[in-house]
Amino acid sequence: MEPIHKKVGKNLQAIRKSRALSLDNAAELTGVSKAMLGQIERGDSNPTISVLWRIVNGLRISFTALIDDVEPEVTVVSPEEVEPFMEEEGAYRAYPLFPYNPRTKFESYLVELDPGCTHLSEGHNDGVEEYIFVQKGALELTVGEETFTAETGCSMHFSANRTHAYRNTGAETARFYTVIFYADAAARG
Amino acid sequence: MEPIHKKVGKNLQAIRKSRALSLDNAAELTGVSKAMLGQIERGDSNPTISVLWRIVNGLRISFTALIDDVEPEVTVVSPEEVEPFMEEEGAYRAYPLFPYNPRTKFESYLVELDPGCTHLSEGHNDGVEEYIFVQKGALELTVGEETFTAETGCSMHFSANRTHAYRNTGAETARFYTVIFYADAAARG
DNA sequence: ACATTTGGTTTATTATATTGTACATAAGCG
DNA sequence: CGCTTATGTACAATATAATAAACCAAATGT
Repeated sequence: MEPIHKKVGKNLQAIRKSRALSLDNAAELTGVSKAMLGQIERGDSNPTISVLWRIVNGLRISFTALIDDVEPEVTVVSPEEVEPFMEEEGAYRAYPLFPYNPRTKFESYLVELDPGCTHLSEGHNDGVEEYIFVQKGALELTVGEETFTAETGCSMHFSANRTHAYRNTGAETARFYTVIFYADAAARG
Repeated sequence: MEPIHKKVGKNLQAIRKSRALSLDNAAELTGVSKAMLGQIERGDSNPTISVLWRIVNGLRISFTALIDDVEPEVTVVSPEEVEPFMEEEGAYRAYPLFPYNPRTKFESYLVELDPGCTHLSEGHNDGVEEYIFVQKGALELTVGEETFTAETGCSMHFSANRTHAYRNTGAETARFYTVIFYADAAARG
């Protein structure tokens, strides 16, 4: 397990070289001395948050680009592989499609809600956002004191830190995809 | 515009207090001295990446929890609001649902592909991942030299840094949601 | 009421982050 | 090939990060 400051150094050097920038160029772009950038890349020094901030802003990268690892692949999930979680006596069925991924920080489900069914969700922690893509049916979303409607083809996005409820207001089973984003591990609980 | 080390300090203090932790407790959890945590929270000192690492690991939070801002709301997007991008002479139609969000780092579309249509996508930059939720139809995905099939109800996830193509192998229009995650701004281009 | 603990801040010390400058080597050009 | 420029590293000086210990006020326990 590599110390974080060495990983940062490697990532920084990889990014700089992928852009064919010299240390001089990078120093100009970032306002961090050439000598310091060299030390960081060699893992010889442990930069402060302010220096890193100047680097990410100067190079226009994200902070995570400096601290993350990598990994690829194609994954296919077919319906038969997935067992739903059921609530509301089976009238609410959530099929997990992709589990939480620390890299992207979200997980996804296909949800089915029978006619007239309401599913209540206690507010998640702060930093949780939900995206809803209504595939079929008529849905009513209540967040706090407010109510929103969405039908086939509609999409919704909201911060999920308050109690919210989904309700099927139509005559047929409603079906929607939900992508849940967690800003951090604490948000996920 | 607040210096990053002061923002980090405020975020750290907010998180610590939300968990009813004293500086002593936090020092134990993180292995960073109580005095240093206090300095960081007051914005009196500029922590190095290694100290931040110990903090995020000790408190089990993400780096972004320390550097990000906040914001809420519910957004509903209905089909009439969305104009599709068209390619392949109209046989490929991409309806943008939610634009790229710097916070979650992804954007989402509803894509329609007419029967027999193939849509080629040049590889995105490294750090781009795609999630596909097939709403309807028979889809064939080719990534590099490999081919994968997915039909109604299937989902797919892959790293999108190589040339990839979608093809509708069925008799009806295929329809799928796609969530595109970008690890950083450079990945997005 | 008094003693002890808790929680955050201050102080003094040591280690190291950060810079400007010098240096050695490689690359580019005529 | 020789000369100039570019590039990354080393060095020395200065500022500051990070700690252990001490301090002080408030909270808690007996």
